[in-house]
Amino acid sequence: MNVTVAQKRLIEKLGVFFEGQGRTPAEARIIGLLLVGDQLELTLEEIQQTLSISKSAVNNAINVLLLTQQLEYVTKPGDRKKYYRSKIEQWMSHVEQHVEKSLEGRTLLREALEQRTKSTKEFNVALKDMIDFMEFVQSHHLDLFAKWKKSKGRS
Amino acid sequence: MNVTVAQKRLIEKLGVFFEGQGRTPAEARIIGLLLVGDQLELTLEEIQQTLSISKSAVNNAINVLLLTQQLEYVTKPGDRKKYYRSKIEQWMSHVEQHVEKSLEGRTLLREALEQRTKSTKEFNVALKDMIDFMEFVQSHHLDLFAKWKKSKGRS
DNA sequence: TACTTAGTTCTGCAAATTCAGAACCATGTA
DNA sequence: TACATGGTTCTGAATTTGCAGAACTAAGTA
Repeated sequence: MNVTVAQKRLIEKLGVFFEGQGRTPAEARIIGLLLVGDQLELTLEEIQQTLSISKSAVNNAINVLLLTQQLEYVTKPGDRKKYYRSKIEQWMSHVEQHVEKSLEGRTLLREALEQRTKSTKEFNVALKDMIDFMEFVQSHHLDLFAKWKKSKGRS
Repeated sequence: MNVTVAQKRLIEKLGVFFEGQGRTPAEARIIGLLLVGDQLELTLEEIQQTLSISKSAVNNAINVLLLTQQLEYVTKPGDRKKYYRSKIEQWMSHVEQHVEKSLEGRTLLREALEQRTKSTKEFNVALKDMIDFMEFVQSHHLDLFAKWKKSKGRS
């Protein structure tokens, strides 16, 4: 498997970004490689050699990414190797999930609001506002998602 | 500064959540304390004693949270102490930022798409779809934010 | 049977993170 | 001046994370 210098650079940039999203360096670079590389399907060994990561690290990362539905693999008849590829069609729902996750603390905040002393009125109102806002955004997200699917279906 | 057992429990739960959002344990618990506790304004010493965290850890955490606009402090005449409080009014824009951040990879993905071999048509279309979706969500976010501010202004 | 190959699991290390404790600074007070 | 207080900075220790390397398993092959 060959990647150009430019591709390597971009893989690293994507790597840093995905690390920021909570993935390990190895996971992040594997995602990057499968997004950038010319070949869509790569074996464990190819990934290992292209990225210079140990076999075990690649294996662990791959299995995490399989569990989280970011990768899938295909097989070929009479070939024991697995060919891993980015499950890119699923990424839309991933974006959704990720956005939703950034709003999931809502429930805890509501708990906090309920448990709070009632004597700090101004603060409690501000807190409630924040919770309402998160709810508002979340509810409109469902709409957005639906709208998108519709507009995609039409085009 | 006194907190009930129930409050302590909730602070820990919020702590775990905020850790998941990328904050350190100390930062996370300070945020929690200032959201849950009956007193809105606490000194470094009070925070330190209530949470059983060292002075230096509290100090570092506070300063990070001040920089990131999640805390502010007020002072009182003839009193050198700083009274820290949750800057809760700013949290709405924080939520916004957080959601936006989860979509900021869009630019990198576009770069990837442009740099990709053109021969993997299906994949490239799927990638473009994803980027378009992220753009779609992002653009509607501005609307959402505006709408919210308007509806809040009216009520 | 022994050998090969693809993938998995285990062990331990190296780096990074986070914090405690102590030393320290800055400002006010006796 | 010495002392007290609020806050800061530094150093090292304890955890945690992430991974390399080696041992291992499973399944096919000579």
